[in-house]
Parts: sequence; C-alpha cells; structure tokens
Amino acid sequence: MARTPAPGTRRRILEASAKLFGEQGVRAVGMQQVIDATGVGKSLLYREFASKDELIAAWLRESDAQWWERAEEVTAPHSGDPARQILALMEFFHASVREPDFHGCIYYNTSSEFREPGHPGRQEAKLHLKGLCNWFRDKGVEARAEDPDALADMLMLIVGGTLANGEVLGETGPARMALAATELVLRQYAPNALTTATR
Amino acid sequence: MARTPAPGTRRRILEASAKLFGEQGVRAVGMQQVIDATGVGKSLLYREFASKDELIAAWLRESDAQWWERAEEVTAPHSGDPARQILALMEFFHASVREPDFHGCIYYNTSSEFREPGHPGRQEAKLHLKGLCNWFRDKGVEARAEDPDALADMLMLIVGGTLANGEVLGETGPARMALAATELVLRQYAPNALTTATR
DNA sequence: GTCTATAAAAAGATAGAC
DNA sequence: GTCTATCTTTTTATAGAC
Repeated sequence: MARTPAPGTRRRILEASAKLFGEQGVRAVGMQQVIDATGVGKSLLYREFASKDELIAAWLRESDAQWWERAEEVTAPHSGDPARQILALMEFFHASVREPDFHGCIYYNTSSEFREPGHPGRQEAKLHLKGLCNWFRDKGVEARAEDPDALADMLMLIVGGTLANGEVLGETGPARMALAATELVLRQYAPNALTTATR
Repeated sequence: MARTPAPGTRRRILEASAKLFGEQGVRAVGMQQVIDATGVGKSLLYREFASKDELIAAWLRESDAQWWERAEEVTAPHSGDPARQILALMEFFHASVREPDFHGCIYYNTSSEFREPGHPGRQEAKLHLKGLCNWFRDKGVEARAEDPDALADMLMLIVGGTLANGEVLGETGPARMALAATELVLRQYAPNALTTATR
C-alpha cells in the first residue's frame, strides 16, 4: 500500500500519452513531452513504464479496451440484427474520420512507425485488427453469410481504406463511401441479413 | 560544369534514401544513415538537399514518377478496356503486398509520420493519392460509369485497405480480397464495361 | 515516494580542412 | 568539389537529492 505510486499516476501518464501519441505520432513524441504533459517526474514515469516501448504497448492495449467499450455502445441497440450492427460500426468509423482532430488509426499508424517484426507496437496493432476481423466474422456467421471469412476481410478492406485515406485526404475523399461500400459488400455476402436492415 | 557535384551523387542519395525510408520508415532513419549508405560526405548531402524535409519531398516525388512508369507498363497492354486496366492496376497493388520486403505504402505511411499540415511528406502523399484517384475517375469515364467519382473513391477504398491491412496482417489477411472487391465495385458502378472484361 | 540533475547516444545541421 | 570534425538540440534512460 505504501510502496505503490499515487493511484492516479499511471492513468494520468496513459491519458497524456494517448493525446500526444495520437495527435503527433509516436516517434514524434519524446518521453520528456509526456513528462511535461503529466507533471510527473522522470523517475516515476520510468518506474511505471520501464521503457518507451512498454508505454506504447500499454497505451495501445488501453485504447483497444476503450474502443471496444464505445463499439459496444454503438452496436448493442441493434442486437440480433448483425447486418445493422455491422453498418452501425462502420458509421462509427466514418464518424471518427469526420472529427476535427482525426489523425488516422493508431494501430495502422503505429504499426507502420515500427517495422521491427516483434515490436510491441506491431503486436498490439495485429491483435486489435484481428480482434476486429473476428468480430466481423462472428457477425457474418450470425447473418448466415456463406463465407464469413471473406465477408470479414472485405469489411476490413473498407475499414482500412476509410481510415488510411481519411488521414491523408480527409472526410470528403474516399472515406465518404464507407457506408455505401459496406452495403454493397453485405448485399453480396449476406443478402438475406441485409433485406431486414435496409428496406 | 565544374561547380556541380559528381553526376551520380544526387541519384545515389535518392536510391539509398528510398531503400532506408521505405524499409524502416522516415523518422526511424537519420541523415547519418543515408550518408553511411551512400559513402557521400555530410556536406555534400546538405548541398544537394538543404534539409531532411527536402530529401523526403524529393524521394516521394521521384517514387511517384517511378511508380507511374511501372503502372503504365501494367495497364498499357489493356488500352481501350478501362475495366481490365483497373483490374490490372489492382493486381499490381496486390502483387506489391506479396513481395517479401513490403512495408506498406510510402505515401500513407509518410503522411501519418508527419502530422504538421503543410509538411512536404503530407503534400506529396496527397498529390500522389489524388493523382491515383483521378486516374481511376478517368477510367471510370472511359468505362461509361454513371458516377465516375464514386467509382474512383470506391477503388481508393480498396487500395488503401489493401495496403494498410497488408502492412500489418500480411498478404493472407484482408489484402487477399483486393481483386474480388474490385470486381464487385466494377459490377456495381460500371456494369457494361465489366461484361467485356470478365466473362 | 517524488522530483532534479545528469549521463550517453543520436538527431539535424554547419563550419572548416584538404 | 569532397570529406572530417564539430555544434546544438533532443533522444532514451539512470543516478542521486530531498
């Protein structure tokens, strides 16, 4: 009880890291900037996170958990209607591109910033994206898709294309087609499920 | 004639930069590494490129020119058949993901590495991607698509999704659907053109 | 426990030697 | 013209003051 740091310390560091890493990119942000933003001492930061790589990994893991919480909120109202849940999640992606401080997907971005095969940034990115792909596949099964894996990969194509193009070209570029593309894919890969979802 | 550097200097610097920036990412590579890889002196490098940003811009511009040369080679054989040209270019993208030293698209990657609005990395990325989008639109017009802009943005979604997912998840992931997705989009947005292309 | 000072290495860029 | 040495800042990380 007495040897652990102040309770809010770790959370504050992660919040500051999320803001800085997300807005400027990971390699663009030094540990000193994280320290300045939190007001925490250098020694304490390195006590919580032994290295920058550990901080990166913790940030991505926490972001993954928080993202799934919001995704649940968006899809829960359409429980039992997998096609509409998929469309709701895709609308959620599209909305993120429209936000003024959108800077791309932290998983695609961070993975591309660290090319070393075993880097935590790559591993967490892979985990997050595979998790999303699995969610799509499960919804595909629920929607009685003939090939749920193909459906899931198609939807991942739309997600990646929406976020990658959104980062460079903004919301008025290819990202604007996210929902239309999703409907097109659903009509092809889960036609029965879609008839109930969109007139 | 006598005050210009050795003729191959600039080209050698650009070739070394292309390899290093492409494989490791731009922020991960220092100017010293470029110097070590070329054998050129530091002063000479800064005579050719006044700053790292200038080197980045020159690298991306040169890569754009070289990319369009190869794209021409791939699409030229199908001149007059825009749907097939689009499919050929998409197959070209898919093939790049399959290459053992694929590290994502240098334009999506570099744009995400430099968030400052006016950064040359962002500007060149925007130019390249808009150029590609325009090429798709022109082919859409040639293919008598009802909405060539929508078709182009749909295809950009597939390109971005293929390259972004390919960087993280490899060729066996969503990238494998690139061609099927293209056919689906063509069938929807340029159905007449496609009948001649795929049985 | 928490912060300040300080490594030690690497970054981008410049000045000067030949 | 070309390379070497240096400058300044910034990076990640550690040791020590309180």
